Amino acid sequence: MKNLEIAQIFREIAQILEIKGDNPFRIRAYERAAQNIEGLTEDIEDYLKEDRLGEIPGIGKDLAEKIKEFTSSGKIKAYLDLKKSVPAGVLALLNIPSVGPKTAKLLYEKLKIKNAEDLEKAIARNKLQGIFGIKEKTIENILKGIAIVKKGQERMTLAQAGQVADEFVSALEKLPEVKKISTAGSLRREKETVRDIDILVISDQPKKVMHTFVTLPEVKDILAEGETKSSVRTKLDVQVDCRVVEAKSFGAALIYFTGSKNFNIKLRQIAIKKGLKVNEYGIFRKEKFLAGRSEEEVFKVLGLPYIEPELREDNGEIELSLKGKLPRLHLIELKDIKGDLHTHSTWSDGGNSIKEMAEAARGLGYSYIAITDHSQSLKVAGGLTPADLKKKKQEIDKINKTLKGFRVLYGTEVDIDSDGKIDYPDDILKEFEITVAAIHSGFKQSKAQLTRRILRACANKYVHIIAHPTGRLWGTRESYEIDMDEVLRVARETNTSLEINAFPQRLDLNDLYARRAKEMAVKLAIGTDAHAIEQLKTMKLGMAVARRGWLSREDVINTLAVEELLRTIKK
DNA sequence: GCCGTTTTCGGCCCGACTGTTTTCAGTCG
Repeated sequence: MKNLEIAQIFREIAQILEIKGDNPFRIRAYERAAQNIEGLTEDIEDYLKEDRLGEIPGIGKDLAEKIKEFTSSGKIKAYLDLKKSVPAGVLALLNIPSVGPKTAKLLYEKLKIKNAEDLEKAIARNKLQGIFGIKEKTIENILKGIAIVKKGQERMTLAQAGQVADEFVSALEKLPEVKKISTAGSLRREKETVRDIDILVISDQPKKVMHTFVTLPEVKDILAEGETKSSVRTKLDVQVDCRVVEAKSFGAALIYFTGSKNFNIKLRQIAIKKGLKVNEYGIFRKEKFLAGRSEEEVFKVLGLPYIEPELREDNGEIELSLKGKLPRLHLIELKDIKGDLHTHSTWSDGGNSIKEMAEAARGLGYSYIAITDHSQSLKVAGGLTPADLKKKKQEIDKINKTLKGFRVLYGTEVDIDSDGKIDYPDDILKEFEITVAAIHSGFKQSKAQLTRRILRACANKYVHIIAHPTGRLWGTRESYEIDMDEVLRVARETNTSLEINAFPQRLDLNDLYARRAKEMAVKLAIGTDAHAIEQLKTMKLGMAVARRGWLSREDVINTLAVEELLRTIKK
């Protein structure tokens, strides 16, 4: 799959062109192409083979040629030539906050600064003084920016971002001046990682809100403080932006502030075609305010149905909704979930007993929970021997007699060994009501080997769900590579579900694969992999992935009532 | 560089904040 590689090259071309001061629309064309390629659920080489590159928005004749060139020769000549004109380090300067293409170009041309180290040295030697347009304050900002880059400022997980946002929201909503408040940005779109936190406030007294915002105890640095918009950096080095508007603009501002950027651009283009203008204050005909109080209102004037934040990526959703095809897509919601299909108890490496897990699950409104403790080969995680299993089964039977309207399912998370075999014999496997299978070792095998392992597991008639199918652990381990289309094809044939693992560092499958699975008519299971009752709540993160993957209730097996679930999963 | 029920050429989203300017370019989202 070369999608990400090609997207990266196009993005880099855009950056080089930016520094060279090329036509801004040409630059944007490359950026847009890069983004659209990243958002593809299919392998770009399949588009090429079937002569469908033109179907990808933003890919015209020229870029299609470049994609062909890369696919056949592994390089793009125009890109290599372009790269010679600007040293790689100069591109890296763009990562420094407050340094954009113009500044980078200036520094390179005037002072021969080729990377961040050069820049620091030049500042230390007072070389920047006297360059046109650069004075004390700019230098100070650049130094701050360098410090941030050095810290390795990365994107947060969705869960971390949620916590930071909660602190700010709960502090601000206490103010009597704050009439309404909402998070926005990629946090509201529930992206799996988030760069900064965006908060939107309705108030008649923006100055007061701004002042409170920038003086909250969490704040370390004020990056900008204006009448209606401010940015701060927290003590944990997270950037938080806050914007204040009037009530009549709340919907328009929420759309604008939620993004994505490309989604906003597309909306504004649609507005222009209708002789309208959209900005964060509302939707206008000439100077006349038409709407803005709610998002629904603004969409309506544009002739669009409401589009859920998770879909707003300009990834086909606008075109579909213009055709009226999106309304039929009812995104799955947390309340649709009837049970958790991947959990652990003290029988293996979990922190709570089966009874405690069951009661907590019932407290969340579920009607069942599968206790899927590890299998015998995973000794480090307290995998269960056949003798243990008997006792565990007895315990579950006993608990089920005491719980009304709730059921504990006898489950297991089995290991897929390096050949794709499962580590319990069939006569044991057939007893389980829910069998989740996963790869826990041998991640370094080839793509073909790893794919074959998963295919074999799917073919096992006792395996219901493949857990965390790509094995990634955010910040620790990259996904291993598998032939996903092949896995999806076999999963469908064998009636095997793929899991969206909701564990905060996993979120595996990711949103794009989830969407691809839906396209291929493969069923999904959202499981938390909870090792303690608290972790059952991470279902909402799995839900974020599912919604970004365009899933409806029908696509997810644990929206079914227990009898129907057990009927559906049998092979 | 892309794209077209207003166009195959001439458009391409829109505004806040900062710093260094004295009317605005650069950066950001």
